[in-house]
Amino acid sequence: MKHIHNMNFVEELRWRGMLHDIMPGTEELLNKGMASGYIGFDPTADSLHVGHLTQIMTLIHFQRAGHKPFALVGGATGMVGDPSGKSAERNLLTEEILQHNLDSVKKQLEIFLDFKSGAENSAEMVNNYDWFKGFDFLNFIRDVGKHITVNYMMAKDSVKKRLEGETGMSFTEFSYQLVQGYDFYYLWQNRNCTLQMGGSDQWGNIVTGTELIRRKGRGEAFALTTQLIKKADGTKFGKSEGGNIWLDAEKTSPYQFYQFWLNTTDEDAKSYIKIFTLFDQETIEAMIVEHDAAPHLRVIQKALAKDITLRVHGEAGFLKAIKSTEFLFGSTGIEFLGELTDAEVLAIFSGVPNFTISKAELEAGIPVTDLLATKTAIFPSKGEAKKMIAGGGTAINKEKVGTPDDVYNAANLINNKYLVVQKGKRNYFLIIAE
RNA sequence: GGGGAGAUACCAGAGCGGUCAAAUGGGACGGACUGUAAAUCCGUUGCUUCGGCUACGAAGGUUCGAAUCCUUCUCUCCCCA
Repeated sequence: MKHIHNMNFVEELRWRGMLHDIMPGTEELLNKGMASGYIGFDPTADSLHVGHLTQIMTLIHFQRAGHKPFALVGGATGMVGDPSGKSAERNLLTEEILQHNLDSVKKQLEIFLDFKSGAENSAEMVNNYDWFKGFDFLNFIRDVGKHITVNYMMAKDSVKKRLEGETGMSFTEFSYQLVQGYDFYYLWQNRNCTLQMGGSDQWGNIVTGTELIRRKGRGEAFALTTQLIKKADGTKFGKSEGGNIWLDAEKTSPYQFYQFWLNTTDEDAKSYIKIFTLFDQETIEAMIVEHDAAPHLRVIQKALAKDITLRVHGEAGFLKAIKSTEFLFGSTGIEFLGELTDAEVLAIFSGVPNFTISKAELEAGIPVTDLLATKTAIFPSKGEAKKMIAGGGTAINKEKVGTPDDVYNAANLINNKYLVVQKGKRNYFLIIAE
């Protein structure tokens, strides 16, 4: 089986602005031919979120460059808790939750990488619990702990910060880097895996691995980290009003997912299109020129949102997202809903949070604040609803709600069934009266 | 073990007997402008049946009245040993 060796992995990351740090010798290793590398994913939740996409894209590039990617799901490391970037001790997950998370994460990774083609460089999934479950404590500290000094471990940023901070750090978390380091050692020894990649916050952990390989295995292994994605204004990437943007359609609907990317600022979009899509350099440069000429068309945002939504949610998910977007933000008037069948309406609003209320109650008339805060959970409290209405931030059926005392009744229903609520400009809700 | 300082809304941080649902800044949310952008400006930021109600680490107490004073407890930080 030949590998598609038409591109240089490191160069690829470099021009895309993804590369953060790379150990000397790594490029030479990769240029010699097919190499194996891995990235670890922590099963802290039962879905990956957009923050994980950088790592996923890194593995995709790695595979496209003809190398063999391993995705390690941390069944064992997940039980310990990575202190990197954490200011306080992490809560440990129970084994059942962990197992559930692992299964979910595995399924999602299969969307992105080629695991089954049978090619020499097809991806593989490994779970470090497999090699840790039979490894008892005494043997671990004898065989692994012996090779790394505490001085070395304490010098790591992730450890140093916690030692200086107020909360302290348990022995469990302190051991984390050694556990992760052993993963690398194990994969190096058993799967000929010579490169570990990860976010820039993982550098310390990765290097503990290469160190362990050097000392215990008298071998050589390499490290490469990618930029932590931040927004241009310095705030955290991957959160929206509601919280994390998940890859799981149950947690973040394809519509919401698409909207997240579509709402990217110009500045961020230009860097994200390089990181989160596979368009080549020429295509992206052309897009940027086009965008700068007519920024209001948001060419980049649209391409970005489409590409990622397609990859994550497939054609069907993308079409749904587009349909909803066009209806909600396009020029179509709200009356258009009246021309649709129930099934069509539900399809358009499938990604929009919806609530059901009793039609009988509505016929008697319901004050807006009750409608939005009590009968539905669009607002957390009536006071909140009142304020928002007074501030002019609420609309029903695309008409601003005048005062908090307004009363809505069955006559306001569209199709004798629906109310379309907007909180702010961008947040839509559907109320169904039954 | 001894001595000192502190705990206030999402965070930081003022207030030190009534005028405190609590200054100010940040964050968050909303409005205007625009392009579902950025920047800027403006507004909101405990709940309410709009009478009130619950809130300033916890529990008691003093007082007509407490975030503010007293007692005990819990926790945090600093200094000395």
